[in-house]
Amino acid sequence: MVMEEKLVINELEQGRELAQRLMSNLKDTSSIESSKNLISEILSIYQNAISMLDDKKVLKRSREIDDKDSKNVIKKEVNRVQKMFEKKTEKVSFFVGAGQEKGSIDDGYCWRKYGQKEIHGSINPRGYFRCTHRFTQNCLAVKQVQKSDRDPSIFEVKYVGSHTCNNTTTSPKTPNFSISMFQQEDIKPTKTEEAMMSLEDLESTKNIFRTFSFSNYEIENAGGGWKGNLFHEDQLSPAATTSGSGITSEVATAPASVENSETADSYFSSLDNIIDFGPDWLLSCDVLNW
DNA sequence: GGAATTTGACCATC
DNA sequence: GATGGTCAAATTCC
Repeated sequence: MVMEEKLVINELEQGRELAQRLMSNLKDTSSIESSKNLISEILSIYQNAISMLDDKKVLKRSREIDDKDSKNVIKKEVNRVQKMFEKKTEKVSFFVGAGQEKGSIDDGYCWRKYGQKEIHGSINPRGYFRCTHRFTQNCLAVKQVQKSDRDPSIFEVKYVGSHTCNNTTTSPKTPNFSISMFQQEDIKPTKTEEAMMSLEDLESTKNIFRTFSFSNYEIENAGGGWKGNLFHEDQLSPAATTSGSGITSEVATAPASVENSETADSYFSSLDNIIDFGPDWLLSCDVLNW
Protein backbone atom coordinates (compact mmCIF):
# COMPACT_ATOMS: atom_id res chain seq x y z
CA MET A 1 0.00 0.00 0.00
CA VAL A 2 1.39 3.39 -0.84
CA MET A 3 1.94 6.14 1.60
CA GLU A 4 -0.91 8.36 0.52
CA GLU A 5 -3.37 5.54 0.90
CA LYS A 6 -2.06 4.84 4.36
CA LEU A 7 -2.44 8.46 5.21
CA VAL A 8 -6.01 8.61 4.02
CA ILE A 9 -6.95 5.41 5.80
CA ASN A 10 -5.25 6.66 8.89
CA GLU A 11 -7.26 9.85 8.74
CA LEU A 12 -10.53 8.06 8.22
CA GLU A 13 -9.84 5.59 11.01
CA GLN A 14 -9.17 8.41 13.39
CA GLY A 15 -12.32 10.12 12.26
CA ARG A 16 -14.26 6.97 13.00
CA GLU A 17 -12.69 6.62 16.40
CA LEU A 18 -13.44 10.21 17.28
CA ALA A 19 -16.99 9.87 16.08
CA GLN A 20 -17.39 6.92 18.43
CA ARG A 21 -16.08 8.97 21.30
CA LEU A 22 -18.40 11.74 20.35
CA MET A 23 -21.30 9.37 20.49
CA SER A 24 -20.27 8.37 24.00
CA ASN A 25 -19.91 12.01 24.97
CA LEU A 26 -23.37 12.82 23.75
CA LYS A 27 -24.75 10.44 26.31
CA ASP A 28 -23.16 12.66 28.92
CA THR A 29 -24.60 16.17 28.74
CA SER A 30 -21.78 17.55 30.90
CA SER A 31 -19.20 17.01 28.20
CA ILE A 32 -20.47 19.47 25.63
CA GLU A 33 -17.12 21.21 25.35
CA SER A 34 -15.37 17.96 24.80
CA SER A 35 -17.90 17.09 22.13
CA LYS A 36 -17.29 20.36 20.35
CA ASN A 37 -13.61 19.67 20.30
CA LEU A 38 -14.20 16.24 18.91
CA ILE A 39 -16.43 17.60 16.20
CA SER A 40 -13.79 20.12 15.20
CA GLU A 41 -11.17 17.47 15.04
CA ILE A 42 -13.33 15.09 13.09
CA LEU A 43 -14.08 17.78 10.56
CA SER A 44 -10.45 18.63 10.08
CA ILE A 45 -9.51 15.00 9.76
CA TYR A 46 -12.07 14.42 7.05
CA GLN A 47 -10.93 17.60 5.41
CA ASN A 48 -7.42 16.23 5.29
CA ALA A 49 -8.58 12.92 3.90
CA ILE A 50 -10.63 14.66 1.23
CA SER A 51 -7.72 16.88 0.35
CA MET A 52 -5.51 13.88 -0.12
CA LEU A 53 -8.01 12.12 -2.32
CA ASP A 54 -8.58 15.31 -4.18
CA ASP A 55 -5.02 15.66 -5.17
CA LYS A 56 -5.03 13.81 -8.43
CA LYS A 57 -1.35 14.25 -8.86
CA VAL A 58 -0.68 12.59 -5.56
CA LEU A 59 -2.87 9.66 -6.47
CA LYS A 60 -1.38 9.38 -9.89
CA ARG A 61 2.08 9.33 -8.43
CA SER A 62 0.92 6.87 -5.83
CA ARG A 63 0.05 4.43 -8.54
CA GLU A 64 3.48 4.86 -10.01
CA ILE A 65 5.14 4.17 -6.72
CA ASP A 66 2.93 1.19 -6.13
CA ASP A 67 4.58 -0.50 -9.00
CA LYS A 68 6.88 -3.12 -7.52
CA ASP A 69 9.51 -2.44 -10.11
CA SER A 70 9.49 1.21 -9.48
CA LYS A 71 12.93 1.74 -8.11
CA ASN A 72 13.59 4.14 -10.92
CA VAL A 73 10.43 5.97 -10.07
CA ILE A 74 11.54 6.23 -6.49
CA LYS A 75 14.86 7.59 -7.60
CA LYS A 76 13.00 10.05 -9.69
CA GLU A 77 10.89 11.06 -6.73
CA VAL A 78 13.94 11.53 -4.57
CA ASN A 79 15.41 13.79 -7.20
CA ARG A 80 12.16 15.62 -7.46
CA VAL A 81 11.93 16.21 -3.72
CA GLN A 82 15.55 17.18 -3.72
CA LYS A 83 14.87 19.73 -6.40
CA MET A 84 12.01 20.98 -4.38
CA PHE A 85 14.37 21.70 -1.55
CA GLU A 86 16.70 23.42 -3.88
CA LYS A 87 13.96 25.80 -4.76
CA LYS A 88 13.23 28.48 -2.34
CA THR A 89 9.54 28.11 -2.33
CA GLU A 90 7.60 26.05 0.08
CA LYS A 91 3.92 25.96 0.65
CA VAL A 92 2.48 25.28 4.01
CA SER A 93 -1.11 25.03 5.06
CA PHE A 94 -1.93 26.52 8.38
CA PHE A 95 -4.94 25.59 10.38
CA VAL A 96 -5.68 28.86 12.07
CA GLY A 97 -7.80 29.49 15.07
CA ALA A 98 -9.54 32.52 16.44
CA GLY A 99 -7.50 35.65 16.57
CA GLN A 100 -5.50 34.68 13.52
CA GLU A 101 -7.87 35.99 10.98
CA LYS A 102 -5.48 38.28 9.20
CA GLY A 103 -3.09 35.64 8.20
CA SER A 104 -0.37 37.34 10.08
CA ILE A 105 0.74 34.03 11.34
CA ASP A 106 3.61 34.40 13.69
CA ASP A 107 6.43 32.27 12.42
CA GLY A 108 9.11 33.93 14.44
CA TYR A 109 9.96 36.49 11.80
CA CYS A 110 8.83 40.06 11.37
CA TRP A 111 6.68 40.55 8.30
CA ARG A 112 5.24 43.64 6.73
CA LYS A 113 2.28 43.43 4.44
CA TYR A 114 2.92 45.16 1.16
CA GLY A 115 -0.01 44.11 -0.93
CA GLN A 116 -3.18 42.16 -1.33
CA LYS A 117 -4.73 40.82 -4.49
CA GLU A 118 -7.90 39.13 -5.54
CA ILE A 119 -6.83 35.92 -7.17
CA HIS A 120 -8.65 34.67 -10.21
CA GLY A 121 -10.65 31.58 -9.35
CA SER A 122 -10.21 32.04 -5.65
CA ILE A 123 -12.77 33.35 -3.24
CA ASN A 124 -10.27 34.79 -0.85
CA PRO A 125 -7.63 37.42 -1.59
CA ARG A 126 -3.94 36.72 -1.28
CA GLY A 127 -1.85 38.79 1.06
CA TYR A 128 1.76 39.61 0.26
CA PHE A 129 4.27 40.00 3.06
CA ARG A 130 7.94 40.76 3.06
CA CYS A 131 10.49 40.73 5.81
CA THR A 132 10.45 43.86 7.92
CA HIS A 133 14.23 43.96 7.62
CA ARG A 134 14.15 43.99 3.86
CA PHE A 135 15.76 47.39 3.63
CA THR A 136 17.76 47.48 6.83
CA GLN A 137 19.36 44.08 6.36
CA ASN A 138 18.57 43.39 2.76
CA CYS A 139 16.51 40.38 3.74
CA LEU A 140 14.59 39.22 0.69
CA ALA A 141 12.29 36.74 2.35
CA VAL A 142 8.70 36.99 1.17
CA LYS A 143 5.57 35.08 1.98
CA GLN A 144 2.10 34.90 0.52
CA VAL A 145 -0.86 34.13 2.67
CA GLN A 146 -4.23 33.08 1.35
CA LYS A 147 -7.21 31.68 3.13
CA SER A 148 -8.17 28.33 1.72
CA ASP A 149 -11.34 28.34 -0.34
CA ARG A 150 -12.03 24.82 0.72
CA ASP A 151 -11.61 25.37 4.41
CA PRO A 152 -11.64 28.96 5.71
CA SER A 153 -9.94 27.82 8.85
CA ILE A 154 -6.86 27.00 6.84
CA PHE A 155 -4.38 29.55 5.60
CA GLU A 156 -2.15 28.52 2.77
CA VAL A 157 1.21 30.15 3.22
CA LYS A 158 3.84 30.17 0.56
CA TYR A 159 7.35 31.19 1.51
CA VAL A 160 9.62 32.55 -1.14
CA GLY A 161 13.21 33.31 -0.42
CA SER A 162 15.16 32.83 2.71
CA HIS A 163 15.75 35.10 5.64
CA THR A 164 19.14 36.69 5.72
CA CYS A 165 18.24 38.88 8.65
CA ASN A 166 19.15 38.03 12.21
CA ASN A 167 16.02 39.40 13.73
CA THR A 168 13.19 37.24 14.78
CA THR A 169 10.25 38.30 16.87
CA THR A 170 10.80 35.51 19.28
CA SER A 171 13.18 32.82 20.22
CA PRO A 172 12.44 29.43 18.83
CA LYS A 173 9.02 28.54 19.95
CA THR A 174 7.69 25.45 21.46
CA PRO A 175 4.61 25.13 19.41
CA ASN A 176 1.72 22.89 20.02
CA PHE A 177 0.44 22.38 16.57
CA SER A 178 0.12 20.13 13.67
CA ILE A 179 1.26 21.04 10.25
CA SER A 180 0.69 19.86 6.76
CA MET A 181 3.33 20.57 4.25
CA PHE A 182 2.57 20.13 0.64
CA GLN A 183 4.91 20.20 -2.19
CA GLN A 184 4.56 23.27 -4.25
CA GLU A 185 3.50 22.00 -7.62
CA ASP A 186 4.72 23.42 -10.85
CA ILE A 187 6.92 25.99 -9.30
CA LYS A 188 8.25 28.10 -12.04
CA PRO A 189 11.49 29.85 -11.34
CA THR A 190 11.00 33.52 -10.90
CA LYS A 191 13.33 36.35 -10.32
CA THR A 192 12.65 35.99 -6.65
CA GLU A 193 14.04 32.52 -6.70
CA GLU A 194 17.50 33.27 -7.86
CA ALA A 195 19.12 32.20 -4.69
CA MET A 196 19.12 28.66 -3.50
CA MET A 197 17.58 27.56 -0.28
CA SER A 198 19.80 28.65 2.54
CA LEU A 199 20.84 26.57 5.47
CA GLU A 200 18.65 28.76 7.56
CA ASP A 201 15.67 27.64 5.58
CA LEU A 202 16.80 24.12 5.85
CA GLU A 203 17.00 24.55 9.56
CA SER A 204 13.45 25.80 9.75
CA THR A 205 12.35 23.02 7.48
CA LYS A 206 13.95 20.51 9.74
CA ASN A 207 11.99 21.98 12.57
CA ILE A 208 8.85 21.51 10.61
CA PHE A 209 9.68 17.88 10.13
CA ARG A 210 9.86 17.17 13.79
CA THR A 211 6.98 15.03 14.59
CA PHE A 212 4.67 13.67 17.02
CA SER A 213 1.45 12.00 17.27
CA PHE A 214 -1.67 13.59 18.46
CA SER A 215 -4.18 10.99 18.30
CA ASN A 216 -3.93 10.49 22.02
CA TYR A 217 -7.28 11.39 23.44
CA GLU A 218 -6.07 12.16 26.95
CA ILE A 219 -3.34 14.45 25.74
CA GLU A 220 -5.51 16.13 23.20
CA ASN A 221 -8.10 16.96 25.72
CA ALA A 222 -5.84 17.89 28.56
CA GLY A 223 -6.37 21.52 29.46
CA GLY A 224 -9.50 22.00 27.47
CA GLY A 225 -8.89 19.96 24.39
CA TRP A 226 -6.36 20.07 21.62
CA LYS A 227 -7.92 22.99 19.95
CA GLY A 228 -7.75 24.99 23.10
CA ASN A 229 -4.10 24.13 23.28
CA LEU A 230 -3.32 24.77 19.71
CA PHE A 231 -5.06 28.03 19.48
CA HIS A 232 -4.25 29.58 22.73
CA GLU A 233 -2.85 32.90 21.68
CA ASP A 234 0.27 32.53 23.74
CA GLN A 235 1.08 29.27 22.14
CA LEU A 236 -0.04 29.54 18.62
CA SER A 237 3.01 29.42 16.57
CA PRO A 238 3.59 30.35 13.08
CA ALA A 239 5.16 28.41 10.94
CA ALA A 240 3.33 26.87 13.47
CA THR A 241 0.47 26.30 11.56
CA THR A 242 -1.75 23.60 11.83
CA SER A 243 -3.88 21.52 9.72
CA GLY A 244 -5.62 19.98 12.64
CA SER A 245 -4.55 16.74 11.24
CA GLY A 246 -4.68 13.63 13.26
CA ILE A 247 -2.23 11.80 11.12
CA THR A 248 0.10 9.87 13.28
CA SER A 249 3.81 9.93 13.33
CA GLU A 250 3.97 6.51 11.80
CA VAL A 251 3.38 7.89 8.40
CA ALA A 252 4.26 11.46 8.96
CA THR A 253 7.51 11.28 10.77
CA ALA A 254 10.52 12.33 8.83
CA PRO A 255 13.62 10.26 9.27
CA ALA A 256 15.53 11.15 12.37
CA SER A 257 18.46 11.87 10.15
CA VAL A 258 16.70 14.99 9.03
CA GLU A 259 17.26 16.61 12.33
CA ASN A 260 20.86 15.69 12.47
CA SER A 261 21.79 16.24 8.92
CA GLU A 262 24.02 19.13 8.16
CA THR A 263 22.75 19.81 4.69
CA ALA A 264 19.88 19.00 2.45
CA ASP A 265 22.21 16.97 0.29
CA SER A 266 23.22 14.69 3.07
CA TYR A 267 19.63 14.24 4.06
CA PHE A 268 18.39 13.42 0.62
CA SER A 269 21.24 11.14 -0.15
CA SER A 270 19.90 8.97 2.61
CA LEU A 271 16.52 8.99 1.00
CA ASP A 272 17.71 6.63 -1.66
CA ASN A 273 17.31 3.90 0.88
CA ILE A 274 13.91 4.90 2.03
CA ILE A 275 11.32 3.15 -0.02
CA ASP A 276 8.31 4.44 1.79
CA PHE A 277 9.11 8.07 1.57
CA GLY A 278 6.41 8.98 -0.84
CA PRO A 279 6.46 11.47 -3.59
CA ASP A 280 4.39 14.34 -2.69
CA TRP A 281 5.30 13.41 0.80
CA LEU A 282 2.36 14.96 2.40
CA LEU A 283 3.69 15.46 5.83
CA SER A 284 1.50 16.03 8.72
CA CYS A 285 2.85 16.74 12.10
CA ASP A 286 1.22 17.04 15.42
CA VAL A 287 3.62 18.56 17.83
CA LEU A 288 2.93 18.11 21.46
CA ASN A 289 6.01 19.31 23.24
CA TRP A 290 9.30 20.52 21.86
C1' DG B 1 5.15 60.72 14.99
C1' DG B 2 6.65 56.46 13.43
C1' DA B 3 5.30 52.01 12.00
C1' DA B 4 2.05 49.09 9.85
C1' DT B 5 -1.79 48.34 6.77
C1' DT B 6 -4.77 49.30 2.88
C1' DT B 7 -5.59 49.81 -1.79
C1' DG B 8 -5.38 51.52 -6.49
C1' DA B 9 -1.93 51.83 -10.00
C1' DC B 10 1.74 50.05 -12.41
C1' DC B 11 4.61 46.44 -14.39
C1' DA B 12 5.97 41.75 -16.09
C1' DT B 13 4.63 37.58 -17.93
C1' DC B 14 1.96 34.53 -20.60
C1' DG C 1 -5.89 41.31 -22.57
C1' DA C 2 -5.84 38.61 -18.27
C1' DT C 3 -3.48 37.61 -14.30
C1' DG C 4 -0.27 37.84 -10.53
C1' DG C 5 3.25 40.49 -8.05
C1' DT C 6 5.02 44.89 -6.41
C1' DC C 7 5.00 49.82 -5.55
C1' DA C 8 3.76 53.77 -3.13
C1' DA C 9 0.49 57.22 -1.46
C1' DA C 10 -3.11 57.44 1.79
C1' DT C 11 -4.88 55.88 5.90
C1' DT C 12 -4.93 53.71 10.35
C1' DC C 13 -2.91 52.17 14.53
C1' DC C 14 -0.14 52.39 18.66
